[in-house]
Amino acid sequence: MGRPKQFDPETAVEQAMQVFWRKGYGDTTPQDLVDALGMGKGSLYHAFGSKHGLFELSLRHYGDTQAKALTDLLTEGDDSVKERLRKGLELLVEMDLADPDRRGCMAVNTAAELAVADETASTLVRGMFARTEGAFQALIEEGKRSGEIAPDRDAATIASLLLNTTIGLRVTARVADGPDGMRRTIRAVLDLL
Amino acid sequence: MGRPKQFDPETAVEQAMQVFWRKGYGDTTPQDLVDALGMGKGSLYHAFGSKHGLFELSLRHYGDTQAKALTDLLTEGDDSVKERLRKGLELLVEMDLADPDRRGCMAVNTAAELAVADETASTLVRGMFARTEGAFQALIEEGKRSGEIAPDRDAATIASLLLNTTIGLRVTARVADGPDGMRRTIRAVLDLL
DNA sequence: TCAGTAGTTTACCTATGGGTACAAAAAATG
DNA sequence: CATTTTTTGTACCCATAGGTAAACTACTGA
Repeated sequence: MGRPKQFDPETAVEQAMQVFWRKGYGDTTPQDLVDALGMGKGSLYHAFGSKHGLFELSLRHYGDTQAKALTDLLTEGDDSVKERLRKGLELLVEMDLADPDRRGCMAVNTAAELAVADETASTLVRGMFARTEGAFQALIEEGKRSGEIAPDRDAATIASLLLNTTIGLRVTARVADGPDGMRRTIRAVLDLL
Repeated sequence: MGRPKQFDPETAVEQAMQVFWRKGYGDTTPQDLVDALGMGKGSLYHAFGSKHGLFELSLRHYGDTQAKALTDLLTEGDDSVKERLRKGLELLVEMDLADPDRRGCMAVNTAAELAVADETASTLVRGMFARTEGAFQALIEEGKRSGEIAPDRDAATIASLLLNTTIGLRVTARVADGPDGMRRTIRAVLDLL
């Protein structure tokens, strides 16, 4: 009933996510969103309520797509655990550095930009971090089962190290002037497993 | 000659730094600065030229004070190298979590907020990261000399791991709901040395 | 003491941020 | 069709961002 929307809500959120990812929350203006989504401002506010509401949807969407991409990357393929880990981290770094906008990770950027000032955003970010950490932990456990990783290592501890490493790499990707430092970081952490 | 300033420029920059650190660049308004520095807006712009100019001074000041504090922490005391490292990282986490504003690290936050969009800021951040990495490297080398760390380990590689770990911790400190995860991260990285 | 110099105050300015209000338009229902 | 429901476009709104202009004030050296 009623007039049907002229835009696809999922597409719109995806487009909004791209803008927020590139510019951050504070630096994104209603005009930026209007331009990116190709709809009138009235329409936009009617559909999404507020800039913050749309940001929240965008951040959720980011978690559902990008964060998932990492966990998929770690899970699929028949390489060994360490090899998947190495490939996953290196691909991440390559992608981050190849991006001309150097957007890094939207969850990390959101943590740095909003944090305490935006409890909703923080909660979403914590959730994404936890999910990634869980994926790392599962991977380490798989490595222990396959005998690739010593059985006395604590998977949760290693997972927190890997999550932290990833976060660090994605911040670094925003300002690094080359891949060398980050490659060394990856090597360092993998050597220690 | 001319009328003497009614404010101490260093104090003013310190106060501006506090504001930028807490709120980030984009979310800091001229009014915030006027309130914090206790001077008129005209005066402020006369003295510092622009918001961005004052930010640059603030970021430099941050590097000269806070970043230095970390390297001092790692250098002083007669604990063993690993012990200084452990104490240093744990103190960092404690301080970050004890801060009600959860400001984390201004350099890290700046990387996440501005990055490519602000070449000046990025350069300053890179410099601070490099300085911290250098301090870690010196520490590792000291550990190798004292026999505490195996001589076949590459100090630069370990230093990049430690820098990256620190960056990750300081992002996490912005959103973490407790110290547990971060403590595990520290344990994980130290166990591996 | 008075010219020159630098800092301060107050007033002002334009553009934009982040919306809201309202009417017109386009469907679904009966 | 007429009605109802939803979407859309246009117009409008106020506060603030980020700064500038001009007058005023306090010092210095000659």
